[in-house]
Amino acid sequence: MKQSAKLVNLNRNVANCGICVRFNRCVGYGLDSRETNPKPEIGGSRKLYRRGDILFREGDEFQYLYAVYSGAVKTHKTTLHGERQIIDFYLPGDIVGLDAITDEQYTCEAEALNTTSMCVIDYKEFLDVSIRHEGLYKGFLKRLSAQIRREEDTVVSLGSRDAYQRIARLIAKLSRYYADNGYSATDFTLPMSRTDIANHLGLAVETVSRQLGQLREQGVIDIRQNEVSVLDLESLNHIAGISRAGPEPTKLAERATH
Amino acid sequence: MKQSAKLVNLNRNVANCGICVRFNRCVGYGLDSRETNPKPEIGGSRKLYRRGDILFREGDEFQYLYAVYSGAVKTHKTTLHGERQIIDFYLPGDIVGLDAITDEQYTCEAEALNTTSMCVIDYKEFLDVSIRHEGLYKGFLKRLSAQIRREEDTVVSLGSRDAYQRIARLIAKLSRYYADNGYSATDFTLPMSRTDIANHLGLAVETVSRQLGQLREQGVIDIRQNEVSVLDLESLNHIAGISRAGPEPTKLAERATH
DNA sequence: CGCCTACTTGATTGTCGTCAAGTGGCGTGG
DNA sequence: CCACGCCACTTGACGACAATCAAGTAGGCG
Repeated sequence: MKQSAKLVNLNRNVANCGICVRFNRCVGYGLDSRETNPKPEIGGSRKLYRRGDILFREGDEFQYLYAVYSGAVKTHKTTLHGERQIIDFYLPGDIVGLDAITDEQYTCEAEALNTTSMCVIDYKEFLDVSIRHEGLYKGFLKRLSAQIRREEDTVVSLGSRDAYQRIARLIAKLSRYYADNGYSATDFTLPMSRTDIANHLGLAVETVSRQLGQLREQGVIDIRQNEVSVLDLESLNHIAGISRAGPEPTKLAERATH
Repeated sequence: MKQSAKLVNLNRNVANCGICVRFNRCVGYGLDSRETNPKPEIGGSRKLYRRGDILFREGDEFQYLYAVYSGAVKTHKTTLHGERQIIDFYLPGDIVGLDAITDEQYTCEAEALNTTSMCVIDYKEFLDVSIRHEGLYKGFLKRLSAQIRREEDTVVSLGSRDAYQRIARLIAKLSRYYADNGYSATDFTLPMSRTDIANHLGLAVETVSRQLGQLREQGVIDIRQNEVSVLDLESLNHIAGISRAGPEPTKLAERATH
């Protein structure tokens, strides 16, 4: 587990969020281009993390928001029994650390899943700017609200006791994310390991493996290593319970009889 | 299931949040009294709901935030398979509807668990006021952040596969809430039914009943109907994994051998 | 008093976790 | 270039814990 202190020496440069192509999906969430005039001057520094690098730890004092520019991040909490629970996975456009605003303390540990480029934003500076930009303020509220919505969806996922459904839902969410961000909804790379998925969904690794196999056997997806191909998006969404379309209920029944 | 439209006729009066005793734990979350000068003029109307009354439904257009003044509320989502998942329970001081800000649409259904007094706050009006009150703005951001934190804790709860632990955690959280709000940490009323608990935690009602029985047998709590007495708060917190104190591991082992 | 709902308790089934062995990709080093 | 070892993942056998099915109890309310 590498120390984040070492990272200061990695390529560090100043980013101006106002001119960033991702602005409207990042700190300027929900704003259209008109609302961004005059351009807010949010200065973030860009940092590069490698697989396993820690952004911050539980108990660290809150200072920065971390916007994922490329790559992926996971956050997890540790119970006093020493068990870890992965809370969420963050992909480009997502902001890590919003949960630390409330008491100015990180209560998760954030770790890069692979080579990841992050925009590090000083929260106090951002706050000052946002006060002078009504649009930015409103957008930031929406971003926070969206994060609540995300966690709620996670709660729904974990609420269903069917492992098959949980896995399907995760894949479906990823597909949805990629589609929304201009990538292929059907072909993408799983940024996290089976172990991470298992932990996040409250399942054993073996179960994850088996259920992914099940999805493959059913012709819903193809998966080799971490490369996913969604062969039947409607079925996938149907199994996940997040779309009206899908196979006949009989298909689910067949699976059950096995 | 009663219609919320009927409720307009119930005692409706105007509340001035600025002078409300709960202000600093509600819309003025995280502010101390100095910061509330000049007092913000947030006009909420007070409404009374009865058990089973619906505040809003999935898909309704977002307009109001609902601050619980007394009583309790649950929110739930419905999957396309028709299964319901209870997302969260809201107690006095909590605000319902923060997740609807992002796209101005409610995606949960909110329902009163018992006789509940709510402050209904027009979001757009609140937004206007908050822009002119820096403290209010910052406090509101903290409130949103705190809600994210809450949902994260729920994710942790649902992540553990042990039913015993999930139940313990719920009770412990309630105890914590009551303690933080000036009530007894050891004697309180469960505002929700066993069925609701089961649904929220992803368990069967019977399991909830048995695990509560288990907690009783272990001498951790006493519970008759919905009246809870925490007999051993340290053990409870230990089982829940949210405190350092607790019984020796042997006590857990004993339970396991049974 | 009797019905209804919420909850409890018991017996059985089934899903998923655990234990165990095996496969395959990948980087290292000879 | 290949051998090796490591790690992530897969697959199989078995067992445990919670779901389900079923019956029974206890309040709450007409």
